[in-house]
Amino acid sequence: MGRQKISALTDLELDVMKIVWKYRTATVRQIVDDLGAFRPLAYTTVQTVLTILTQKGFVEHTTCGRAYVYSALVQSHGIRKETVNAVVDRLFEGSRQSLMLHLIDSDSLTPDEASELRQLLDRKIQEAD
Amino acid sequence: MGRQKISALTDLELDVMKIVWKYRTATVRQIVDDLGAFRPLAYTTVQTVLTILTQKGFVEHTTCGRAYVYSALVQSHGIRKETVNAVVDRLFEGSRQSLMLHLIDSDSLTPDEASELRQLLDRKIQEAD
DNA sequence: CTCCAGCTACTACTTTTTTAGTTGACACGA
DNA sequence: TCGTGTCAACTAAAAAAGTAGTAGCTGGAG
Repeated sequence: MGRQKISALTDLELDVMKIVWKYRTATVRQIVDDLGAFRPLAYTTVQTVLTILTQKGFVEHTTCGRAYVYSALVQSHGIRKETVNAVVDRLFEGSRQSLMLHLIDSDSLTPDEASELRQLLDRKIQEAD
Repeated sequence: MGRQKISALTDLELDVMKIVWKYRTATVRQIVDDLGAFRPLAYTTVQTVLTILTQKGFVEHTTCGRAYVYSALVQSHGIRKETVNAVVDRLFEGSRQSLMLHLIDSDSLTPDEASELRQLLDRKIQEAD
């Protein structure tokens, strides 16, 4: 097996996948429009990205009239998991704990958020019984 | 501001940076040797990467004899922070909480880890007083 | 003083990513 | 039936990432 990249999807690929996830199925036109001002791209550019995503096995398509209707073959949860695992492996010595600690230590975690998290955690621990 | 990539460093760049961080200062030779069997690369390949890392402002070098001695201009903590922020922004709708939840929900969290985590959170909450 | 081992600088080539134009099919309205 | 607009396919091309070769300089061993 080769190197593991931090992200399975490139930046643009992710933007496109997000829209496919959002609508569950989407045509090229729909995706171009939805990227809109946020990331204005030529129709053919999006088309190319979708072809690549198909080759990589992230999406598939059916036909509706002349247009292709794309749907995801991987869900966002799976990508999240893979990405977080890669970050943990490559930047936190494989320790999930270490990443947690990083998040807890970061200045931006408010006390409120901390106690909310504690509650979630408690619930999770109870569930484990 | 342009797109924000998931990682500021490419895969190979990160491998090299890790070694620079490990030794605090390192020559090309040292890095090539340390990559060793794990990632065997030509001397000149590592050299090229270091040149790029210099251009990007991640390392600098002084001279010792004929050889360059590289040292880091960014610390691993900074890269961790940037990377985690990018992951949170792009995959967890900007919610640190959401990533935490993902980590807590992941099957691989053992009860031990959970209670350890609880202690960490408690400490954080107490510190806030 | 000469020569070599080892180092940097420069060049180069491949693959991937990002971006878009051109072409040809074809459906639909006039 | 004929043109027009829309779509997929193919082609293109620049920029980044990954990998390595060659040339040329130089400090130190002999």
